[in-house]
Amino acid sequence: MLIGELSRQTGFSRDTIRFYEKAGLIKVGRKQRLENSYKDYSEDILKRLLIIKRLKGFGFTLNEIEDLLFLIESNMASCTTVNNKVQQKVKIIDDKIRELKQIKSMLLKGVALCLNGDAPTSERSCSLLVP
Amino acid sequence: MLIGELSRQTGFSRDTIRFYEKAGLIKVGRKQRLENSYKDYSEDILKRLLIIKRLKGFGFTLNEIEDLLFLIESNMASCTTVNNKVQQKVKIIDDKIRELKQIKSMLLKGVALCLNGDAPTSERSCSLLVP
DNA sequence: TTAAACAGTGGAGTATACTCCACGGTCAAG
DNA sequence: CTTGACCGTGGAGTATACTCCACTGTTTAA
Repeated sequence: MLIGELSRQTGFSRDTIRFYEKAGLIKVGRKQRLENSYKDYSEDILKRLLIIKRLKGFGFTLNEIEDLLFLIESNMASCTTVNNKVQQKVKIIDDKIRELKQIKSMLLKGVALCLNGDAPTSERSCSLLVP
Repeated sequence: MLIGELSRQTGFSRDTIRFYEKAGLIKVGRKQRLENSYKDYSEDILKRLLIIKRLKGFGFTLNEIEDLLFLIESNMASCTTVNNKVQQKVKIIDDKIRELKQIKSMLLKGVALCLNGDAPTSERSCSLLVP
Protein backbone atom coordinates (compact mmCIF):
# COMPACT_ATOMS: atom_id res chain seq x y z
CA MET A 1 0.00 0.00 0.00
CA LEU A 2 1.31 3.45 -0.88
CA ILE A 3 1.50 6.26 1.61
CA GLY A 4 -1.51 8.07 0.16
CA GLU A 5 -3.74 5.08 0.75
CA LEU A 6 -2.29 4.62 4.23
CA SER A 7 -3.02 8.26 4.92
CA ARG A 8 -6.62 7.83 3.80
CA GLN A 9 -7.14 4.73 5.91
CA THR A 10 -5.59 6.12 9.07
CA GLY A 11 -6.47 9.77 8.87
CA PHE A 12 -2.83 10.70 9.48
CA SER A 13 -1.27 13.05 6.95
CA ARG A 14 1.61 11.77 4.83
CA ASP A 15 3.88 14.11 6.71
CA THR A 16 2.77 12.71 10.02
CA ILE A 17 3.29 9.16 8.84
CA ARG A 18 6.76 10.08 7.65
CA PHE A 19 7.38 11.78 10.96
CA TYR A 20 6.40 8.60 12.79
CA GLU A 21 8.81 6.73 10.57
CA LYS A 22 11.61 9.13 11.44
CA ALA A 23 10.66 8.77 15.10
CA GLY A 24 10.91 5.01 14.80
CA LEU A 25 7.28 4.28 15.64
CA ILE A 26 6.89 2.41 12.38
CA LYS A 27 9.61 0.78 10.36
CA VAL A 28 9.68 0.03 6.64
CA GLY A 29 12.41 -2.40 5.67
CA ARG A 30 14.73 -1.48 2.80
CA LYS A 31 13.19 -4.38 0.94
CA GLN A 32 9.63 -3.18 1.23
CA ARG A 33 9.94 -1.04 -1.83
CA LEU A 34 8.28 -1.27 -5.20
CA GLU A 35 10.39 -1.25 -8.32
CA ASN A 36 10.00 2.49 -8.61
CA SER A 37 11.43 2.77 -5.11
CA TYR A 38 8.11 3.82 -3.62
CA LYS A 39 7.53 2.41 -0.16
CA ASP A 40 5.13 -0.49 0.11
CA TYR A 41 3.42 -0.27 3.48
CA SER A 42 2.16 -3.56 4.88
CA GLU A 43 -1.10 -4.39 6.62
CA ASP A 44 0.85 -4.65 9.85
CA ILE A 45 1.91 -1.07 9.54
CA LEU A 46 -1.67 -0.04 8.91
CA LYS A 47 -2.72 -1.86 12.09
CA ARG A 48 0.13 -0.29 13.97
CA LEU A 49 -0.92 3.17 12.89
CA LEU A 50 -4.50 2.48 13.91
CA ILE A 51 -3.27 1.45 17.35
CA ILE A 52 -1.21 4.63 17.51
CA LYS A 53 -4.29 6.62 16.65
CA ARG A 54 -6.28 4.87 19.35
CA LEU A 55 -3.60 5.39 21.98
CA LYS A 56 -3.21 9.04 21.07
CA GLY A 57 -6.93 9.34 21.66
CA PHE A 58 -6.29 8.03 25.15
CA GLY A 59 -3.84 10.84 25.71
CA PHE A 60 -0.68 8.78 25.60
CA THR A 61 2.42 10.60 24.38
CA LEU A 62 4.42 9.22 21.47
CA ASN A 63 7.06 7.97 23.90
CA GLU A 64 4.48 6.11 25.92
CA ILE A 65 2.99 4.74 22.74
CA GLU A 66 6.40 3.51 21.70
CA ASP A 67 6.65 1.60 24.97
CA LEU A 68 3.20 0.10 24.56
CA LEU A 69 3.90 -0.91 20.96
CA PHE A 70 7.04 -2.62 22.19
CA LEU A 71 4.95 -4.61 24.65
CA ILE A 72 2.70 -5.73 21.85
CA GLU A 73 5.65 -6.68 19.65
CA SER A 74 7.17 -8.68 22.48
CA ASN A 75 3.90 -10.45 23.20
CA MET A 76 3.99 -8.92 26.63
CA ALA A 77 0.91 -6.78 26.38
CA SER A 78 -1.12 -8.87 28.80
CA CYS A 79 -4.08 -7.23 30.46
CA THR A 80 -2.22 -7.10 33.76
CA THR A 81 0.78 -5.33 32.28
CA VAL A 82 -1.35 -2.92 30.34
CA ASN A 83 -3.48 -2.38 33.40
CA ASN A 84 -0.41 -1.21 35.29
CA LYS A 85 0.47 1.28 32.59
CA VAL A 86 -3.11 2.48 32.53
CA GLN A 87 -3.21 2.95 36.28
CA GLN A 88 -0.05 5.05 36.06
CA LYS A 89 -1.62 7.17 33.34
CA VAL A 90 -4.82 7.54 35.32
CA LYS A 91 -2.81 8.76 38.29
CA ILE A 92 -1.24 11.45 36.12
CA ILE A 93 -4.64 12.37 34.74
CA ASP A 94 -6.06 12.63 38.25
CA ASP A 95 -3.22 14.89 39.28
CA LYS A 96 -3.82 17.14 36.32
CA ILE A 97 -7.55 17.27 37.02
CA ARG A 98 -6.87 18.17 40.64
CA GLU A 99 -4.46 20.88 39.57
CA LEU A 100 -6.89 22.35 37.06
CA LYS A 101 -9.70 22.36 39.60
CA GLN A 102 -7.51 24.15 42.09
CA ILE A 103 -6.50 26.78 39.55
CA LYS A 104 -10.12 27.23 38.60
CA SER A 105 -11.23 27.78 42.16
CA MET A 106 -8.37 30.19 42.81
CA LEU A 107 -9.33 32.16 39.73
CA LEU A 108 -12.99 32.29 40.63
CA LYS A 109 -12.28 33.21 44.23
CA GLY A 110 -9.94 35.93 43.00
CA VAL A 111 -12.45 37.61 40.74
CA ALA A 112 -15.28 37.14 43.22
CA LEU A 113 -13.25 38.97 45.84
CA CYS A 114 -12.50 41.67 43.36
CA LEU A 115 -16.06 42.04 42.11
CA ASN A 116 -17.55 42.09 45.60
CA GLY A 117 -15.08 44.70 46.70
CA ASP A 118 -14.16 42.78 49.84
CA ALA A 119 -10.52 43.18 48.96
CA PRO A 120 -8.67 46.39 48.33
CA THR A 121 -9.11 46.90 44.61
CA SER A 122 -9.68 49.65 42.12
CA GLU A 123 -11.53 50.49 38.97
CA ARG A 124 -8.34 50.22 37.01
CA SER A 125 -6.50 47.28 38.40
CA CYS A 126 -8.36 44.24 39.62
CA SER A 127 -6.89 42.82 42.81
CA LEU A 128 -6.51 39.46 41.10
CA LEU A 129 -3.81 40.94 38.90
CA VAL A 130 -2.30 43.54 41.19
CA PRO A 131 -2.63 42.25 44.74
CA MET B 1 18.70 46.28 41.29
CA LEU B 2 20.93 43.82 39.46
CA ILE B 3 19.62 40.70 37.80
CA GLY B 4 20.94 38.42 40.54
CA GLU B 5 18.93 40.22 43.17
CA LEU B 6 15.88 40.24 40.93
CA SER B 7 16.32 36.53 40.45
CA ARG B 8 16.45 35.98 44.22
CA GLN B 9 13.37 38.09 44.85
CA THR B 10 11.26 36.55 42.12
CA GLY B 11 12.48 32.99 42.05
CA PHE B 12 12.99 33.22 38.30
CA SER B 13 16.43 32.27 37.01
CA ARG B 14 18.54 34.93 35.32
CA ASP B 15 18.06 33.09 32.07
CA THR B 16 14.31 33.14 32.47
CA ILE B 17 14.32 36.86 33.27
CA ARG B 18 16.44 37.49 30.18
CA PHE B 19 14.09 35.32 28.19
CA TYR B 20 11.15 37.41 29.37
CA GLU B 21 13.07 40.48 28.28
CA LYS B 22 13.64 39.02 24.84
CA ALA B 23 9.97 38.10 24.70
CA GLY B 24 9.03 41.68 25.53
CA LEU B 25 7.27 40.89 28.80
CA ILE B 26 9.57 43.28 30.61
CA LYS B 27 11.45 46.20 29.14
CA VAL B 28 14.61 47.85 30.38
CA GLY B 29 15.26 51.21 28.80
CA ARG B 30 18.70 51.91 27.31
CA LYS B 31 19.09 54.51 30.02
CA GLN B 32 18.48 52.12 32.89
CA ARG B 33 22.08 51.07 32.99
CA LEU B 34 24.72 51.56 35.59
CA GLU B 35 28.07 53.06 34.63
CA ASN B 36 29.50 49.59 34.10
CA SER B 37 26.69 48.94 31.63
CA TYR B 38 24.97 46.49 33.96
CA LYS B 39 21.20 46.71 33.80
CA ASP B 40 19.48 48.44 36.68
CA TYR B 41 16.10 46.78 37.16
CA SER B 42 13.47 48.99 38.76
CA GLU B 43 10.91 48.21 41.45
CA ASP B 44 8.28 48.29 38.74
CA ILE B 45 9.97 45.47 36.93
CA LEU B 46 10.14 43.50 40.15
CA LYS B 47 6.40 44.00 40.63
CA ARG B 48 5.80 43.05 37.04
CA LEU B 49 7.73 39.82 37.44
CA LEU B 50 5.82 39.00 40.60
CA ILE B 51 2.57 39.47 38.71
CA ILE B 52 3.89 37.25 35.95
CA LYS B 53 4.72 34.61 38.54
CA ARG B 54 1.24 34.85 40.01
CA LEU B 55 -0.46 34.61 36.63
CA LYS B 56 1.68 31.67 35.61
CA GLY B 57 0.48 29.99 38.78
CA PHE B 58 -3.05 30.52 37.49
CA GLY B 59 -2.13 28.63 34.35
CA PHE B 60 -2.05 31.60 32.01
CA THR B 61 0.32 31.31 29.06
CA LEU B 62 2.94 33.97 28.43
CA ASN B 63 0.84 35.36 25.60
CA GLU B 64 -2.16 35.66 27.84
CA ILE B 65 0.01 37.22 30.51
CA GLU B 66 1.26 39.75 28.00
CA ASP B 67 -2.34 40.74 27.27
CA LEU B 68 -3.17 41.04 30.96
CA LEU B 69 -0.07 43.11 31.63
CA PHE B 70 -1.10 45.39 28.82
CA LEU B 71 -4.48 45.87 30.50
CA ILE B 72 -2.73 46.86 33.71
CA GLU B 73 -0.41 49.26 31.89
CA SER B 74 -3.36 50.86 30.14
CA ASN B 75 -5.30 51.19 33.39
CA MET B 76 -7.93 48.97 31.88
CA ALA B 77 -7.62 46.06 34.25
CA SER B 78 -10.95 46.66 35.92
CA CYS B 79 -12.56 43.75 37.73
CA THR B 80 -15.15 43.43 35.01
CA THR B 81 -12.59 43.20 32.24
CA VAL B 82 -10.43 40.79 34.18
CA ASN B 83 -13.50 38.79 35.09
CA ASN B 84 -14.23 38.29 31.40
CA LYS B 85 -10.73 37.00 30.77
CA VAL B 86 -11.01 34.74 33.78
CA GLN B 87 -14.32 33.33 32.64
CA GLN B 88 -12.77 32.52 29.26
CA LYS B 89 -9.89 30.78 30.98
CA VAL B 90 -12.25 28.87 33.25
CA LYS B 91 -14.16 27.68 30.21
CA ILE B 92 -10.95 26.30 28.73
CA ILE B 93 -10.07 24.68 32.04
CA ASP B 94 -13.51 23.08 32.26
CA ASP B 95 -13.13 21.71 28.75
CA LYS B 96 -9.78 20.22 29.63
CA ILE B 97 -11.16 18.68 32.81
CA ARG B 98 -14.05 17.17 30.89
CA GLU B 99 -11.67 15.79 28.29
CA LEU B 100 -9.38 14.27 30.90
CA LYS B 101 -12.31 12.69 32.74
CA GLN B 102 -13.55 11.17 29.53
CA ILE B 103 -10.14 9.75 28.68
CA LYS B 104 -9.86 8.38 32.19
CA SER B 105 -13.17 6.61 32.01
CA MET B 106 -12.39 5.20 28.57
CA LEU B 107 -9.09 3.88 29.87
CA LEU B 108 -10.64 2.32 32.94
CA LYS B 109 -13.50 0.80 30.97
CA GLY B 110 -10.98 -0.57 28.50
CA VAL B 111 -8.86 -2.37 31.05
CA ALA B 112 -11.89 -3.51 33.03
CA LEU B 113 -13.28 -5.13 29.91
CA CYS B 114 -9.95 -6.73 29.27
CA LEU B 115 -9.40 -7.94 32.82
CA ASN B 116 -12.92 -9.36 33.14
CA GLY B 117 -12.55 -11.18 29.87
CA ASP B 118 -15.89 -9.92 28.56
CA ALA B 119 -14.19 -8.85 25.38
CA PRO B 120 -12.16 -11.00 23.03
CA THR B 121 -8.66 -10.69 24.40
CA SER B 122 -5.57 -12.74 25.00
CA GLU B 123 -2.78 -13.32 27.45
CA ARG B 124 -0.39 -11.52 25.16
CA SER B 125 -2.27 -8.57 23.81
CA CYS B 126 -4.78 -6.74 25.92
CA SER B 127 -7.88 -5.76 23.98
CA LEU B 128 -7.35 -2.16 25.00
CA LEU B 129 -4.28 -2.03 22.80
CA VAL B 130 -5.22 -4.46 20.06
CA PRO B 131 -8.98 -4.30 19.65
C1' DT C 1 47.10 40.07 41.80
C1' DT C 2 44.40 36.68 40.77
C1' DA C 3 40.44 33.78 41.25
C1' DA C 4 35.57 33.57 42.04
C1' DA C 5 31.35 35.39 41.36
C1' DC C 6 28.90 38.28 39.04
C1' DA C 7 27.27 40.96 34.58
C1' DG C 8 26.39 41.23 29.27
C1' DT C 9 25.34 39.37 24.31
C1' DG C 10 24.12 36.26 20.78
C1' DG C 11 22.94 31.97 19.52
C1' DA C 12 22.14 26.98 19.98
C1' DG C 13 19.74 23.17 22.19
C1' DT C 14 15.63 20.74 24.63
C1' DA C 15 11.01 18.59 24.55
C1' DT C 16 6.59 17.59 21.97
C1' DA C 17 4.37 16.79 17.79
C1' DC C 18 4.06 17.92 13.91
C1' DT C 19 3.87 20.88 9.28
C1' DC C 20 5.84 22.81 5.32
C1' DC C 21 9.17 23.42 1.65
C1' DA C 22 12.31 22.65 -2.12
C1' DC C 23 13.84 19.74 -5.33
C1' DG C 24 13.55 15.77 -7.92
C1' DG C 25 11.68 11.30 -9.72
C1' DT C 26 7.27 8.49 -11.42
C1' DC C 27 3.04 7.52 -13.46
C1' DA C 28 -1.52 7.87 -15.77
C1' DA C 29 -4.67 10.59 -18.62
C1' DG C 30 -5.62 13.35 -22.52
C1' DC D 1 4.24 15.10 -24.66
C1' DT D 2 2.88 17.58 -21.16
C1' DT D 3 0.18 18.28 -17.03
C1' DG D 4 -1.17 16.96 -12.63
C1' DA D 5 -1.12 13.92 -8.98
C1' DC D 6 1.59 11.11 -6.81
C1' DC D 7 6.17 9.44 -4.55
C1' DG D 8 10.98 10.25 -2.23
C1' DT D 9 14.61 12.84 0.75
C1' DG D 10 16.55 16.16 3.72
C1' DG D 11 16.01 19.99 6.23
C1' DA D 12 13.72 24.11 8.08
C1' DG D 13 9.92 26.21 10.59
C1' DT D 14 6.04 26.42 14.28
C1' DA D 15 4.51 26.85 19.10
C1' DT D 16 5.68 26.98 24.17
C1' DA D 17 8.85 28.01 27.64
C1' DC D 18 12.74 27.87 28.76
C1' DT D 19 17.94 26.29 29.51
C1' DC D 20 22.60 26.18 28.39
C1' DC D 21 26.87 27.69 26.24
C1' DA D 22 30.73 30.45 24.69
C1' DC D 23 32.99 34.43 25.06
C1' DT D 24 33.78 38.73 27.23
C1' DG D 25 33.78 42.40 30.69
C1' DT D 26 33.44 43.86 35.96
C1' DT D 27 33.64 43.60 40.71
C1' DT D 28 35.03 41.78 45.07
C1' DA D 29 37.58 39.26 48.46
C1' DA D 30 41.76 36.83 49.95
